[in-house]
Amino acid sequence: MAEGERPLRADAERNRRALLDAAEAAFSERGLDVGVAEIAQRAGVGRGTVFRRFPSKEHLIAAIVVDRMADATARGRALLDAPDAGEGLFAFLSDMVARRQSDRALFDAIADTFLSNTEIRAAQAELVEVLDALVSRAQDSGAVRADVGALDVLMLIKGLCEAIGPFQAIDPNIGERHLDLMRAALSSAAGAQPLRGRTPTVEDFDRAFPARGASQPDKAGA
Amino acid sequence: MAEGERPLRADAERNRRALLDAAEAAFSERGLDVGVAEIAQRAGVGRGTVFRRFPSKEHLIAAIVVDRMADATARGRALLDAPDAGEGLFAFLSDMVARRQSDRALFDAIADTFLSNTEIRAAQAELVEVLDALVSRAQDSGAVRADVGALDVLMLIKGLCEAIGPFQAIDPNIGERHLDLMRAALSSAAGAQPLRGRTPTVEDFDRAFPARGASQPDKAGA
DNA sequence: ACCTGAACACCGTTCAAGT
DNA sequence: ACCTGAACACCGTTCAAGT
Repeated sequence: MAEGERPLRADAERNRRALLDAAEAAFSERGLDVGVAEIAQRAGVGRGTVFRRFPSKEHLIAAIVVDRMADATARGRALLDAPDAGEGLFAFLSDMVARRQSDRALFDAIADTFLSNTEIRAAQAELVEVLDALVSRAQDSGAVRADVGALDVLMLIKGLCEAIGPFQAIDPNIGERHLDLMRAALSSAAGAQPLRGRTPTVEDFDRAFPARGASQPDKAGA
Repeated sequence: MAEGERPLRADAERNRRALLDAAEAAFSERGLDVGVAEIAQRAGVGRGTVFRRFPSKEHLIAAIVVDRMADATARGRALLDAPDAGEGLFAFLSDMVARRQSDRALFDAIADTFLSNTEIRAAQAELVEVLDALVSRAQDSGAVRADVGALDVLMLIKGLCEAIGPFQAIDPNIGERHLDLMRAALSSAAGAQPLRGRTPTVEDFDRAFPARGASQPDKAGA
């Protein structure tokens, strides 16, 4: 939506990149509660510049998270061509868990409150679209039970990532172990006894995480 | 371990209770980031009194969480007598998810960092003990696959609780829906294809969440 | 012993002054 | 346009003075 934006001045663009890089490095090393002062210093800019380039610390985090989600979405899209539809879906899930290991802090950001961020929501919508295609394809091939939806699966991934938590650092195999459990839950064999309730919709999601506004460029298009 | 402590003076004990009650109410209503100033006010004490009764805000939260976990543990212990071992285990899991709905804030506290709290860890150890008995019993009866451990199941519960998140307020059935998925993952039928890796141990857990010390009464016993 | 509120430290955010 | 650091607001925590 925010496509028509005049490019930043050269130094501003350079600062933006430096801040993103510094923030990403700092967050990966020490978690999301590193101060903006340190990030600014690592980026070689003044403290005020952080808030000139990003409306808030949360938006700075969101910008990085959005990048990460776009990566995952691209990976999922590529897997739509996998010869075995079921394996395509599970390769995607496995990939998500692996990504989490490399930067836990960023994944933590997706939990709860950050989902209300407009930009993150847009990125997530694309990811859900691809996930939906992967799931449908796996269901058509008979590998996955018919009564789950893409948002069920997304919730399972989120749960898995949260569940293994710091454990992943102790036992690198814990991820694949719980992926096996997830596989069992999703298998068409397990579909013999159907799930209660109904699969969540994106509308449900919108109600659960009411948007909180982001960097809307003022009012109307310039 | 901290059994031999002389009782507090009457007013101190009264303040302690008032603070716990006020904190519990405030946390339930508005989440864990209500200020200690407000909690003190609701309890009718000065701001400094909070830190006289509890070493930090985190300890105040921990005291409430420990109570909650003890409740859950008691419930689990009662279910060890359930006629059907499998249903006993699943009733316990269902109960945990229901508890979460009533006070989400407290459950969020169990995630990540708070697990390093010594008192919470002790309470959790008891819960794991009971959960282990429930799981073993369900395995002996043939209802649950043999290759999962109590800590696998604990991680699944945690993941489920985190995954459904605020969704639970939108769709009250989402909990049982995902409990059904969990049931499928744990069923002995799913055990046909065994899990990779090994079940986590409490020692693994200790390494993943190094204890960070709590209200140890100074150095030695008085 | 315990209570209290003023004072401190810390961190996200704003803004007037500078280029 | 953009950059900067001093100043502000907020919140957890400490502590000297009071009972």
